[in-house]
Amino acid sequence: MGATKTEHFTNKQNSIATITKALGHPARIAIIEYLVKVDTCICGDIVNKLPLAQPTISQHLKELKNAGLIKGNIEGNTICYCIDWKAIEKLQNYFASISMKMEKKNNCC
Amino acid sequence: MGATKTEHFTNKQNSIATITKALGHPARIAIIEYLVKVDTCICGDIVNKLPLAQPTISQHLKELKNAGLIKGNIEGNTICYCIDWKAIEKLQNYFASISMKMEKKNNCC
DNA sequence: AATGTTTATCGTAATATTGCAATATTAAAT
DNA sequence: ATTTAATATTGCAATATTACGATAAACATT
Repeated sequence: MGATKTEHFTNKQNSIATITKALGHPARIAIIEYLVKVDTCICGDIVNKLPLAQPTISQHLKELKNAGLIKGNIEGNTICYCIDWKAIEKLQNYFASISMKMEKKNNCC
Repeated sequence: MGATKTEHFTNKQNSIATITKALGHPARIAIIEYLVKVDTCICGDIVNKLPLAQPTISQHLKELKNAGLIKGNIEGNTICYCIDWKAIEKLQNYFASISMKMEKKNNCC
């Protein structure tokens, strides 16, 4: 096997899993943190900041983009990446709603 | 390769990535949602609720446990799993701090 | 003690991910 | 038109993940 059985789960479950999966790698967390840190949307010096080869970074950026976590703007020669806050908000709302649901319940462990 | 280069990233980055990675599968999201939903900590009927074989569920539970997202209590024959809220809180705080940092910045995309 | 129930582990096949060298693509600068 | 710079894509090797049948382990029930 090896393939996730997405068809057995709800769209929302798959959608949250897609976002968290994209964040499930330290390099991609580091990219997100870098994009948060820099004031303007700087593009390819992510490659200089991270200890990974350029094709590897490019691939991680692609995955973040596919998951909707970042947006990319072509600016002449370079590409300006920045965080897409809708995805972050979606996650925040999701975890907040989970936490709220739990406050009314007993915790047995 | 295929092996993540964790040694190049900070402990915090690796720690967040470990949690998000564990959440990066719809079955594990479904397990978390089920544990949130049931009032008391019901154990192995997770297997009955999800469309996956028992060994597969057991494996997913192990991963959630390793990532610190759930706790398991042995109760005689059965095992009582429930959410470990420390991990969820950690994520919430992380995303909240990221969001706050961004409010002071320009968004160029 | 023998049987059933619940959960974990082992082994393994199918597939996905990670990482990078080599190369391609695109646009700017000369 | 060439060259340079920035980014993407391709191809591939190493490793990890996903899923499940078979089996084991632990306990409860009879």
